[in-house]
Amino acid sequence: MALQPASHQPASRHLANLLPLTPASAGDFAAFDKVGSVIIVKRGETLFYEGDAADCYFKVASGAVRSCKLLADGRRHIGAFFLAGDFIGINDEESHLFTAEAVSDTTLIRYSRRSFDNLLSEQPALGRCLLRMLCHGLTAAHEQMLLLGRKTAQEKLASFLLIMAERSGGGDAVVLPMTRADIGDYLGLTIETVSRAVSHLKSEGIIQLKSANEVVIRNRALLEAMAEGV
Amino acid sequence: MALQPASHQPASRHLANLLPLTPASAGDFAAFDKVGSVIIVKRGETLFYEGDAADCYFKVASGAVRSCKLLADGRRHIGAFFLAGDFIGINDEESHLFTAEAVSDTTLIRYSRRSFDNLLSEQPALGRCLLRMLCHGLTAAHEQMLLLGRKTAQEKLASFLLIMAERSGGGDAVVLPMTRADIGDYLGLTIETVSRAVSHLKSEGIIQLKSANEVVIRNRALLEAMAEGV
DNA sequence: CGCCGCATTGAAATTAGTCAATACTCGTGG
DNA sequence: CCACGAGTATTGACTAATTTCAATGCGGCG
Repeated sequence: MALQPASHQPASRHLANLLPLTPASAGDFAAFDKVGSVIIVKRGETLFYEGDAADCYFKVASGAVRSCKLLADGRRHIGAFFLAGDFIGINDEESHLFTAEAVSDTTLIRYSRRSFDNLLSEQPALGRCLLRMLCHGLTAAHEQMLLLGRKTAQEKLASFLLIMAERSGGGDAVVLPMTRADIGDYLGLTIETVSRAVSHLKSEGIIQLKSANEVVIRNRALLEAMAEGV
Repeated sequence: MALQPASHQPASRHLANLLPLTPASAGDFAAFDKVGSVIIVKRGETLFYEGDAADCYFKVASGAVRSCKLLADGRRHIGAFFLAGDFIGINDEESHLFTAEAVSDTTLIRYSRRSFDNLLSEQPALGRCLLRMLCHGLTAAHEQMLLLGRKTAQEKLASFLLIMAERSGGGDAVVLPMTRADIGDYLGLTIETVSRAVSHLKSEGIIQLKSANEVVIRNRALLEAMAEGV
């Protein structure tokens, strides 16, 4: 699907890990904003539940949202964190495939599925943009599977910090809006293991903690090497 | 994207786990067959490497293909097994995102990316079909992330057997064309752990082994319960 | 028959998880 | 302004699951 010349790929693999659906460029989906309405969800509140009728899609304006899936006995997995600009819930199914909850107070734009689909059929370019977004999501999902299946706790955390750094502008200062529990459920670890991995990176001087959820990357090269399993 | 009335969802979650891209119905992509050429790859041979220019897409006619990613020190992860009817390598990127190798002797249809794209722009319906396929792949990837991040070895194997049973017709007899090493790398386990999980299911009478890679499901209800973490 | 690749099984080592105690942060109310 | 409390994070000690290492078994093929 070389629908358009693909945007140049990120240099190192983990940087591709933008799990949620992000338009390639900011303006790509501007047309959608006209058919959406603004909603606000407070920290911890649920946007929709797994299995709910998927009659709306959402785009994050500010804040953060997590997608959750549960096993029968309550074990939780977070499939993605959605940050400003990310689309949530876009799929071909009748019902939502995960529960979406606000990580922090969040503002979203809600689109009715009907108007979304209408717009899509009117403007073929949007369909191609959507295809690109889905491809990107699939690529990121494969990267995340490698992480979950084969990386150690240290490597998982290193990868996570680099992903978050990349998604929040690419600088060395990273704000983590989610708790350690959220990070654990995203990486397939427990709270304690996440905390120990953070402490370890800190003691090695690879990162610095401004506070529990403000991290500064001090040695990016080493962090990247760790993330790749070197 | 309710592009078309979505096909009814599978009753239980793991059945949705058709990781590779499969057309919703057999005829959906028949148009593509006219622009493809047949190629044969022997067991163990490589179809393409991660990073290769993605100028071709493939569809499996018979046999099986695995997608692999490697970490720096050689740890391997298999992202998907592609069986008859599955499309391989479709993405928006310039280069392939994984290495594709034949699990067994395999016949494929190769499409040049150019003719694939041409066909796509000529027939909008194919684009919608492709969207559905990608959504399906994304759904399956999320399910696999839950498996990799939160399921035990037993639960992983139970899920895997049910996925394979579903993909090979839905009956209780399942042929596994891949080795234990492949299964391990797909589930984020070692060969030995896979083997022990198989032995355990066998000793419980939940499955029966005709040979090392021919399994018969004897107690599907229990296997499904295990897969869901009950 | 004997070799080779793959699978199984056992025992030891390691990683991450569990349980438990303590510390930090931030907001509220005295 | 400080004390208190709830929620979150850190740290330690112990446990359990999985991996690693090692040996044996099985099946097909020259």
